[in-house]
Amino acid sequence: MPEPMYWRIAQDLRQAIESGRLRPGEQLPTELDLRTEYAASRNTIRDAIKWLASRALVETRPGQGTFVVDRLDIFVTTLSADTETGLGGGEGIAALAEVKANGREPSSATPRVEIQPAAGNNAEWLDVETGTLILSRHQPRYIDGKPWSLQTSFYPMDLVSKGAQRLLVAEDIPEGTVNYLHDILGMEQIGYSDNILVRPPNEDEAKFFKLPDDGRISVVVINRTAYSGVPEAPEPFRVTVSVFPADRNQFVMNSGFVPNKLTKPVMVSAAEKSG
Amino acid sequence: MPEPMYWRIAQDLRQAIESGRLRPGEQLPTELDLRTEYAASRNTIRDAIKWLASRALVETRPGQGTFVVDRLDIFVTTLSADTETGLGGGEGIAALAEVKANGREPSSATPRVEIQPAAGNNAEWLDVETGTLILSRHQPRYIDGKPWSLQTSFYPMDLVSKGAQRLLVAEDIPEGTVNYLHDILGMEQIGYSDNILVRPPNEDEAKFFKLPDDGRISVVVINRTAYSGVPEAPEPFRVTVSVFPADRNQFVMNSGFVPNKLTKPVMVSAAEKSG
DNA sequence: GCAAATTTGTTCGTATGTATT
DNA sequence: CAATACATACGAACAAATTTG
Repeated sequence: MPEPMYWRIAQDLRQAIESGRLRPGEQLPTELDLRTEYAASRNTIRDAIKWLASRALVETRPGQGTFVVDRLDIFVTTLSADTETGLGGGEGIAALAEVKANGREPSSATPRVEIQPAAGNNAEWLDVETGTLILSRHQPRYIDGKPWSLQTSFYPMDLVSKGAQRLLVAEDIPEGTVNYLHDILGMEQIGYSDNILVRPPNEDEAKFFKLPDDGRISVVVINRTAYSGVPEAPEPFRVTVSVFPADRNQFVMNSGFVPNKLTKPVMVSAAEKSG
Repeated sequence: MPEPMYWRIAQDLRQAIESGRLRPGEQLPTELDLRTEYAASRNTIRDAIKWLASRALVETRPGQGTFVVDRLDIFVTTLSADTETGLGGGEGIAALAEVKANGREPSSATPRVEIQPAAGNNAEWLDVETGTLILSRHQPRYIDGKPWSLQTSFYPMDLVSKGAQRLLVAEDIPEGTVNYLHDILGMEQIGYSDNILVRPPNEDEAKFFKLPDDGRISVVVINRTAYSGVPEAPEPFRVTVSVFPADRNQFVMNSGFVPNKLTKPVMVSAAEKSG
C-alpha cells in the first residue's frame, strides 16, 4: 500500500470524471455513500474530495452535495494592438468590440475615482516620486452581467491640470480614455508594455468574482504601462492593472501576420500530456 | 463567534507573516506548540495551516515543520517579438539571450522526438486532418540548473520530406528551428499567435517543476502557432506549447514604442488591494 | 550507521453546527 | 419542522520523514 487511501479514492473519482462516467454538473455520491463504497471513514472521504476540489475538478455545496464542475464559459481577450484601430487590446472600445463580436454583452459599473499618493509599482511605472499624488479610476467590468474583471487605471495629476477634467468625474468614459486624451490634449498612445503574472486572489477579488474562498483559483494580473511622446523617448502616462479570474479567461497575443479569425478558447483537457 | 476558529487562527498567522513578524524562510511554531498557544485541537491547527498553505503563504515539510515561503526568484519572459532580431519572444536564441542578459545560465535537455497522429488542438492549429502524422519535439529547459519550462513543438511531416532532416534528430538545434528552417528551406516566419491560459499542473509537470502535489500552484501554458507564407494568407507551420510554473514566472508583451529597458519582475505583495 | 526524538501525514471515531430542500 | 448533506471541532493512534545524539 504505497499510496494513502484518500489519494487512491481521489484517483478513482478523477478517473470517473475524466472518462466521462461522471459528467459535468453531475452530483457525486454523498460522503456517507462513498464511505460505504470505499470502506473508509468519512474524514478520509473528505480528504479525497478535498484533493479533487483543490484541482477544481469538483465543487462542494453545503446542504446539497458534491458536484463535478461545469465547464465554464471561457472568454478570450486579445492583448496585442488591434491592427485596424491601433487601440491596445483589452482597452475601452477595443475590449467592448471584442466582447460583442463574441455575441456577448459587456457592461461596467460606475468607476470609483480617487486621488492618492503614488507608491511602489505605480510610482515606478509612472516615473514619479513616491508620494506624488496620482489619480486612480477603479472599475468593475461584466460580461453578460457576470463579473469579468477588476480594472484600475492610474494617471499623473498633471493630465487633469492640463485640461482632462473628465478623468476626475466618476463616470464611464465610453470612447475610452486613450481617445479622450487624444481629443482633449492631443496625446498619442505610441506604445504599451504588458506585464502578466498569476497569483492567488485577495479577499475582495475572491468576493467579487465569487471564487471559492480557499484560494485554489488564481487570478491573472495584467499590468499595462502606456506611453506617449516620441518613439525615441516614450513617456508613461497611464498604468492600468486588470485582474481576471484564471479559470474562465484566456489571452491572445498576435505578432506579425496571422490569419484574421475569431479566436476560440483552447480546450484544456485535464488528461493533457506534456511529459 | 461568526468566523470558524481555524479561520481566525489562520488570519492571526497571516497577519504575523504579512507584518514581517514571521520572516520568509522562518519556521512557524510546531503544530503542538500552536495547539497550546491557541487552545485548539491539532486538527484545527492543521486546518489553519492548510488555509495558509493553499494560498502559498507557508509550506510544510514532513519531519521538519512549517515554514513561511521564501520569495522565489522570479523570471520574466518577453513574448513579443524582438524588435531587432524579429525573432519571436521566448524562442530559441531570443530566449537564451534574455536569460543571459539577466545574468543567468540557460540550458536544455536533449529533446525527445516523436512521430504521432495529430489530434485535437494540434490538428486544428496546424490545419491538418486529425490523424495526420506530425512530428513532435519535446524539451525540458532549465535556468541555473533549475527546471524552468517544458516545451513541445509540433511540425507537419512534410517539412522533413522537403529536407529539414535535423528536425528528426534528437539533438538540440542551437540556432533555433526558425533560423534552421529559414536556412534549409527558405521559410520565413511572418508572424505568430500566442494563446495564454492557466490551469493546474498535471502529474508530470508537478514532478518536473517540483510543485507541491496538491495542485495549489498552477502552470501557465503558452500555445504559440507560428505562420509562414505571404501576409495575405499565412500558413501555420509550427505549434509550440510551453508550460511554466505560475509561481516564478512573469511575462511581458510590448506593443509599439516602449522604453528599451530590462524588464524587472513586478513585486506582488500579499496585501495588495484591488477593490 | 543506528537509535531516539521531533514533526508532519494519515486514518479512524464522534459530536455538533449550518445550509438547503 | 424535519431530513439531508456538508462544515467544523474534538480526541486518539500510528506511519513516515527528518534531524539529532
